[in-house]
Amino acid sequence: MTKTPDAARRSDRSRRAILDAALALVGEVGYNKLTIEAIAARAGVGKQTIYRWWPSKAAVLLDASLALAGEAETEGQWTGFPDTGDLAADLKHVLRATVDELCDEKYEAPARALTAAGATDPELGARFNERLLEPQLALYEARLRTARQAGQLAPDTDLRLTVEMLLGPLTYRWLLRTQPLTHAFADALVDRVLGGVAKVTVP
Amino acid sequence: MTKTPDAARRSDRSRRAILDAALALVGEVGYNKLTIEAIAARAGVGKQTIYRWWPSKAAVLLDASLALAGEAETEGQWTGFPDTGDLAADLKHVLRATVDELCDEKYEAPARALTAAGATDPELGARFNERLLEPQLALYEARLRTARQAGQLAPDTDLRLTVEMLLGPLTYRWLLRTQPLTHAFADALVDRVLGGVAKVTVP
Amino acid sequence: MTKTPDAARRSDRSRRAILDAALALVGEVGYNKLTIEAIAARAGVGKQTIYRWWPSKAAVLLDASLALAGEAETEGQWTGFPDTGDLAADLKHVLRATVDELCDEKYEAPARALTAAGATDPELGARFNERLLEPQLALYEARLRTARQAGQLAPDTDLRLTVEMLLGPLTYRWLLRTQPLTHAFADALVDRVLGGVAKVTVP
Amino acid sequence: MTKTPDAARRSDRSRRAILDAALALVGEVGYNKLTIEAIAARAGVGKQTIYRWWPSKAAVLLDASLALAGEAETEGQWTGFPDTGDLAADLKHVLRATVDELCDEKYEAPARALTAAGATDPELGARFNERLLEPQLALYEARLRTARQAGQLAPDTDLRLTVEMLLGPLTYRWLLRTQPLTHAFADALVDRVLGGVAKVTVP
DNA sequence: GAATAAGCGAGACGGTACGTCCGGTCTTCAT
DNA sequence: ATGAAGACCGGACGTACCGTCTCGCTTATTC
Repeated sequence: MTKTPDAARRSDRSRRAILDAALALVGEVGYNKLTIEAIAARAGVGKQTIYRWWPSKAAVLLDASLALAGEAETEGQWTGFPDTGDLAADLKHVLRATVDELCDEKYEAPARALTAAGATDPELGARFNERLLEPQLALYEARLRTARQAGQLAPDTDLRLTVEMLLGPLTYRWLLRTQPLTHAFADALVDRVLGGVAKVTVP
Repeated sequence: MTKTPDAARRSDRSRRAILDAALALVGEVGYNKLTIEAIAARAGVGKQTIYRWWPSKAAVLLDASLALAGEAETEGQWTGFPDTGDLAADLKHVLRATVDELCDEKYEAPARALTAAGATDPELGARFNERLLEPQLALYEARLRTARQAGQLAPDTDLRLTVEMLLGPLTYRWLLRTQPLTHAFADALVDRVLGGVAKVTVP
Repeated sequence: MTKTPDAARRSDRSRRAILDAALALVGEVGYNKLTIEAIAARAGVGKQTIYRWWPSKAAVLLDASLALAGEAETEGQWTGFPDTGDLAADLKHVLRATVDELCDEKYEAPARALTAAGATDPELGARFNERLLEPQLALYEARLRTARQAGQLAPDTDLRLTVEMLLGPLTYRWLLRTQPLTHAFADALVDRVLGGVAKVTVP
Repeated sequence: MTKTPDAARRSDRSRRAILDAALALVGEVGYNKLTIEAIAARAGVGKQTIYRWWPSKAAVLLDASLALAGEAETEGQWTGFPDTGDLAADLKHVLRATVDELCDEKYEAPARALTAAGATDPELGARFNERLLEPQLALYEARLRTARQAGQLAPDTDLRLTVEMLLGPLTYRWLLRTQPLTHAFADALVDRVLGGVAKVTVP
């Protein structure tokens, strides 16, 4: 039987302090040099208080990122995917915003850290997908579904594939730093995804 | 002045043993539990011999992967990008091969490890790009250039963008494990990249 | 400000295990081949637990010797310097016992190690003197003072010099191994110290 | 079969450089932090050149001290034990000189180092005695023998014991630093050794 | 006089131990 | 009776040296 601490008695003050410290430290020293001890010290918390509630530093960071995402939403930065009827414009709008976010130093370090950690640790990756990634993908998919219903996309369009054609190249550039990540890139990407690159349409 | 060891007197036997041990161990225990000490022990080598020639375990793994890639080439698995004249077929062929490689357990662990480490460590990432990624991308770009010259692509096609539209989604699925990575996915991806997803062509 | 660990929370079990292991190992492998790692391993203790409480292996050995001396006393081997009224006999008794102790393999290795280390490291030497040597010398001095008060020694006798005339040659033979260390030597030494060696008394 | 290098081909320049470097370094960093590598570097010599001719750093230091003692002699500091007919005066003269030498920082570090190392390592100790200590003791013994023949000492005087009664306390103070080492101490020691400390002569 | 072999400076190598840092567990004390 | 504080065992870190082992390069005989 695993000890399951009583969540009701949990100190919210400590919880917040830990998440804040984790975010701050991952930005300062990077994921690899991020240590539980440093988080505990910065948060003014005993190590055990971290180990009691999280299994690893990655898990702490995941929760911290969720909290960060929650805050961003609460601040009303965007309450859903835009739908002006113009699919290309809407996608460009969102992809530009994503570019901005990925380049915002506040988000960059934890996002890179989590993505990298998830790539290596399947279990963490699964939770990362479930909690952070999929909700985002679902928004794209919903918008595309509307477009498909509106006849802007072929009826047999693979929505999932389309979403990944948009986010894949973006993530690729961001993660691997092969080229600078710009609004122009986001625009061109949307255009080529919707229109294709071939001169003669492939069936 | 930094101590620069004399590369002429380097033991090639040790170098190989270290790279082999690193590849074997990263497959067995994963990147996070991979230790320099274990590599040294497995290779029958003093730790200092590793530290003398590489700055980090990531760097060892990069060299190991380069050696692995070198071997693969020498074994004549493919001496260049196919060019049958049928662009879609050629791309599908290569992307299917890439899918197979990414799923081959021999390559998977070090590839994930390097990609993740490079995402977090900019300097390592730069070398990873330069030595492993860019040469691969260049092959795609060359094939696409041929196609563009043959009139199969618009004259103003952004070749780089196109390459990333092919490899981005593939890498995305592989790294984040959002969906299974299959030949069918590779085929559909090539079709949609070339043809676009929109019903009506965007200008 | 140096980190001062909380002595109140110190594990006495670990402390004892470390001292025991140090004594055992110094006897087995000698001082030069004695390592902190081996002590930690033998004691079933983390290395940090040694480094937390002692600055060097010599300091560990000093504490171990103090503990050993404490045990010897507790076992009632001698609760003070004998005083039968016969100074020469008393000194011979104690010096013979000292000879026996210096030749007892249980004490020899740590005693040699500490003496040698103290000779080289002034700070350690000072603590060695203060904690182990001086208390012993004080006993001799007290007995000699009694003798002086009883008129067996000249009123202006330098007690300290006398003590060192007794222990100096003994220690010299023991440490430098110039000659075998025997009871006969101890007896002759006492006689010559008390009586002098010259045929005609020097004023 | 052990490799016996050809002594005829030995480089005297290297030999001297090594001994000088050893003496200099033992004074600077102490015996424990003295390393073969540092000696080699300081002497501008390959490590193998040291290992070829000496089995350990202690052996190097022993040779270095012998060379130092040889130089001192050559410089004519004393070509034998004085014999003015006044035994006490002669002994005081030599013991005072010994005190001065033991306090001379040029000799102190290597002398302490060798004595301490010899105390711990019996084989080294034996060679230390044979090559450095015994020749010195023999000089004392010779002078005392002359005195005994002259009737200044009892015919049955144990010369060896007497020598050790002189050098033992001196060495004791020097090595253990129990008290300052002064000319006055040397004088008092000679007086008490010759005359004894007891008020009434012990037979 | 050339050939050959030794000592030599240099330093890479397989190792061992160093002293430090941190992971994860367990205990103590204060609130 | 929770949580901060931190001691504990363990294990990897990156460094310093150990003693051995090639390397070329002087020297210095020996044929």
